[in-house]
Amino acid sequence: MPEDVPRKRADARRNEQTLLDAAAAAFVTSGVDVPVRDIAARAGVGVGTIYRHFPTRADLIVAVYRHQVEACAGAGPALLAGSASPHAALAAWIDLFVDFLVTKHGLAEAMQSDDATFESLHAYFIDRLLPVCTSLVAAAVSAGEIRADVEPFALMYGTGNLCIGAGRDPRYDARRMVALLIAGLRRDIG
Amino acid sequence: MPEDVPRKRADARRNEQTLLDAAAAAFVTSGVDVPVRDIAARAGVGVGTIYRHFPTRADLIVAVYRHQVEACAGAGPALLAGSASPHAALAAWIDLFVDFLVTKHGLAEAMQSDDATFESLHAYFIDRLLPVCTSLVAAAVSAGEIRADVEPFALMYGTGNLCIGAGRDPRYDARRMVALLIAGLRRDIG
DNA sequence: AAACATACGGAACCATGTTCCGTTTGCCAA
DNA sequence: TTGGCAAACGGAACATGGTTCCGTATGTTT
Repeated sequence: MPEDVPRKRADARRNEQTLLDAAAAAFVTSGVDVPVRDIAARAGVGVGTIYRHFPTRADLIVAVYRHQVEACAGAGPALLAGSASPHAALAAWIDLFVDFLVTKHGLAEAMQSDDATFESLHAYFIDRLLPVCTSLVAAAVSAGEIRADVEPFALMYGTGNLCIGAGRDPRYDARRMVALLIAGLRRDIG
Repeated sequence: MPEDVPRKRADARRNEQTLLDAAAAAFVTSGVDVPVRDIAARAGVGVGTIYRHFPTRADLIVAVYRHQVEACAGAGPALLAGSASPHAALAAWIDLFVDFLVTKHGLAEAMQSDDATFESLHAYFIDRLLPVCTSLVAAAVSAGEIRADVEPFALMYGTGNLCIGAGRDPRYDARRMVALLIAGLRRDIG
């Protein structure tokens, strides 16, 4: 199975890790839309090296956050199994997703950008998280807790949207708004 | 009262109108983030002329949509007077706001952008519409229809956010999501 | 250690917003 | 009517940031 993997050069492997670290640090201090040149400078490499390892900015972002996205995806079934109700599990899972988004400055914005560069970022999140969200929603619908006419995709998209600008104005609390949206899903509402 | 208004030159007045028309047309076909050069070309003027009349892009956007924003602001009291309940008036007004945003491609995005250029755009919308929203919310709260712990600002901000990307994916219906958010405001909900 | 492919650095290129200034033009006064 | 001047214009030039490209350097393999 581990076929003819040509095995990358040592310096290439080293640089990839260096870049991931530099990017992660840069994202924390300047948001995910930090200039590519800044990341290169921080890593001590040329910009060409970044593009060789990560053809698009989205690839770099995905690589940096992959672990956390996987963790979020993995938490879905666990929450469903351990929660009092499917609706509670859904709420808890969305909470996880929101926490992730609001702590990565600019990530929600990038994910919803219509810039073609970020399409694969959006695609990755949807690929990985939409199935989880779908199963949670399905469970809550089966339990009769929420209305049946909600696209899980729309729920995720809307949640992502609500996280945009979180922390920019103290009057806006993204978590709160998402909670209201989830509340609006309940079946007993007009 | 109409004091020492120095009265602009005829060509300047003409160009301002030409620019407004050209910008409006360009916004329709290419969204509000159409390149400045495109607008200039369409109007048959140089880019310098745009900047002289509208120092920032936000000024141009505001000028183009001023009428509609004023109309939306004006509709608030009218709806409150003519609706069955304050909650219905609030819902109808938000609907108006949403309709406005989703039909102006890129406007919702621009309004929530953290780009300093758009700060005055954001400020104008808030200045003009937040008071209206606040009075509608206050009326609904007084009537006991919605929970009292909602910042009108957050409601507007969240609504604007939910309009981002409207029409980009058929699975996402911004109007629907906003309706869910409004539903979530109702007082009888956990 | 020679040869080759891989990977690197960063200059160069493109797109876009913004500024600046030499030129043109409307307006008013003589 | 015309001379002069401030207002307004056009678009080249500049700043910024993403992306490409290629000559050079460096692992790796024989």
